[in-house]
Amino acid sequence: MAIEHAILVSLAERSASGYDLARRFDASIGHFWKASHQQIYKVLGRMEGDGWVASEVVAQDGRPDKKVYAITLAGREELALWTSRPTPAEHLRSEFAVKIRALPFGDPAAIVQDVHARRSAHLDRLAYYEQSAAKHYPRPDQLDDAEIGGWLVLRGGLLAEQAGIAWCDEILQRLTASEATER
Amino acid sequence: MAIEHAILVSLAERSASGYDLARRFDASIGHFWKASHQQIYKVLGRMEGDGWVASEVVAQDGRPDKKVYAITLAGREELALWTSRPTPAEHLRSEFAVKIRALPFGDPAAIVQDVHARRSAHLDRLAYYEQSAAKHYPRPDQLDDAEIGGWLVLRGGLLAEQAGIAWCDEILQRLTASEATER
DNA sequence: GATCTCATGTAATCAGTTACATGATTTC
DNA sequence: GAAATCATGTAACTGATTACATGAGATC
Repeated sequence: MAIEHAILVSLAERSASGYDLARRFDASIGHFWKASHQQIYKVLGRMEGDGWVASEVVAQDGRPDKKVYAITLAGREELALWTSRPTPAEHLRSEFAVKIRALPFGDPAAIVQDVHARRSAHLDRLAYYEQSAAKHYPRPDQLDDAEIGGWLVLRGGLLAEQAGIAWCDEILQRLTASEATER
Repeated sequence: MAIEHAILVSLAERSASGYDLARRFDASIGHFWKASHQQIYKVLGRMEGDGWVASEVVAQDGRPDKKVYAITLAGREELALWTSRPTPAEHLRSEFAVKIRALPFGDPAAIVQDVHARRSAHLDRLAYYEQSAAKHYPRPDQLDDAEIGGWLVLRGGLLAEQAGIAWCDEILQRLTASEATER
């Protein structure tokens, strides 16, 4: 895919302007697919040309006009078709992992700092996911069909952050242990 | 960064030809940073221009000549400098997550198949990491400085795969449970 | 008066993928 | 005879990032 299907999903959930989408890609859906507003506007134009979305200019008072995009029938068909195609294997690409591997050739103190920073970023996102879950899915054992996708993605994010924290802890344990021994 | 530092790390561990590097980026280091041979050759040329690596043509019998690249002093300095700079925040980009969120708008049966495929890919990589760990680090409690980076990265891969499997299991539990209820 | 939010874009550049290209040797 | 391995590249294209651009109204 690319960003197109992420936009289709977001618009299927609720119509939005490019600006609204940019904010969504900064928060919720953006936790697993980032996109800048420039990219979003460009792709929306292309998608409208393909007939996947349709726009309507909405006037507002005290604010600039906005172009609200809605998914079309053709867009829904494309989205359904896309879900029916197998997802190509995705491999992680982690600069952090490369840096950990570079430990014997680098600056251990700086790397330890980096691990701390990463750990706290994981903690922040974990807290965000937990709050999000509590707010949007107070009864996870009674989800309806429309909610299940969002809930499961949140769960995935949660598990990933927890694993990330566990990894940071292992790294710090190793690195600070060897430090203590050296002295 | 980009791929440059991954190549520097790999060459710091051991000098190699572009072809060798391409194979490494297909296996070990490639589990957290993928690169094609075309890309590697292109970047190696640029890096040689920058003085980070130096090449030497080695003749072989019964095989084509190869250009063996070694990291230079300037390359080691750049590598050390890079480790001392903070790693920019990296956000996951997961087509799979987008697809899970698309559940209410897509083909649940196809998505379930996809989850199964992903789960088995996770299992394969987990097995690979476990074998790798047993082979290269039989005594994880007695690692020397040169080994610590590789070991910790393996641990990260392991934890990530385990989390991935746990996520797939949760998804499958949800989706096959609701399927059973529907009938 | 300065900064933030709302709102939408264009242009240039860079990183990465896909397609194309070649050629010898070894294995099935 | 066909396919796989070893070995190195160029060219075209696509996807994504960064820089640049504008302008009104709201808040501090």
